[in-house]
Amino acid sequence: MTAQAALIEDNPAAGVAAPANELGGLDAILGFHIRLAHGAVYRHFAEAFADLDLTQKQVSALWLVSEFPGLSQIELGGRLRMDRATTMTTVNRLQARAYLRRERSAADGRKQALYLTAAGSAVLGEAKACVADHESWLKARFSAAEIEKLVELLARIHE
Amino acid sequence: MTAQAALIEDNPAAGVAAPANELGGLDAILGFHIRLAHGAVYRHFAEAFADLDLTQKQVSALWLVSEFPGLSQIELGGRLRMDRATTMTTVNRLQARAYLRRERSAADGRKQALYLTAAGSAVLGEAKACVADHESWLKARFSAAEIEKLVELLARIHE
DNA sequence: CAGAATTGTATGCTTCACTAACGATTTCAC
DNA sequence: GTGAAATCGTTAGTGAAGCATACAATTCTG
Repeated sequence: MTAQAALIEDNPAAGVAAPANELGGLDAILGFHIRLAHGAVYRHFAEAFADLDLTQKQVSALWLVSEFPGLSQIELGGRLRMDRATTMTTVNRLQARAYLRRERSAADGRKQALYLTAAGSAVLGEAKACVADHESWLKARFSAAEIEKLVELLARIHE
Repeated sequence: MTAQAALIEDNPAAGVAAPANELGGLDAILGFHIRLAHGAVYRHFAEAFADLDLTQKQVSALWLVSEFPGLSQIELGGRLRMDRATTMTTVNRLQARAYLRRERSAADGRKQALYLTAAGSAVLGEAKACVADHESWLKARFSAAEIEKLVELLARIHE
């Protein structure tokens, strides 16, 4: 074993001059930063919603159905970028907890129109307060202009 | 059912003036945009790596071990923001495919020093070419200055 | 040296995302 | 109109991720 290898093994970040940081060349990969940022946000969200026991996806679904009552599953999935199968399991879970109800669409018999229940409305109200806290935590590190810019850049990716 | 409700059911995006876009108030949530952007990147990555059958996490792990040979699992997990259990399963998978090998650290008997195998080096070489393509797809929508800014902003979230 | 901390390991649970198939319904083409 | 194609919901199965918990081995601390 070389002296450098021993150094690396003891403290991998030390003794290596070329990669300036502990991530090496990975630090230059934009996709990697998106991945890490998402993970950090995901974890904080999960923590913030431990009491309500809701995931990002579930809150998004409730929120969207609240703003667009009668939304079909396929529409919901499309806007949240989920396929039909994933949308199903999300709606199933929310329906099982009586936050959401399905209703066969009168206009199109293939579709299920989605509506919030009273319990769903109530929990969404609490959830929005938690989202506001979560967003405050997230946005605390940025100026208003930076937030606007960040949202605009991110939107270019997922649009 | 009101006339507006019928309209909504037929075409949920139409007939609703208040929310300017199809996401309603969700569009103002930064965390939501991070989530969608990550999803889009994740999907494109999976598609780009279908042949190599590698995930983001696996490529990141190979990459990091390549730059820091002898890295311990705990160090690998720490830099990739994974807990020990998750790191285990990732390393297990890569070891099962003979891309990675474990070696008990001489300096610290608790640690497993990680090294790439020849096969691991070879596949990482191919992977890096795919990553370059994937990054090109991702970065095509931004200027160089925007990319730099975006990375900096994202780093503030996960640091 | 004894107890505390660290690291790896094993097990189990949950969520997420996707594919493939099938039935019901609607829409399109002729 | 009628038959074919497309759309939507549903179910089942697969795999990756992430987390908590518990336990063993090793190292560190006092």
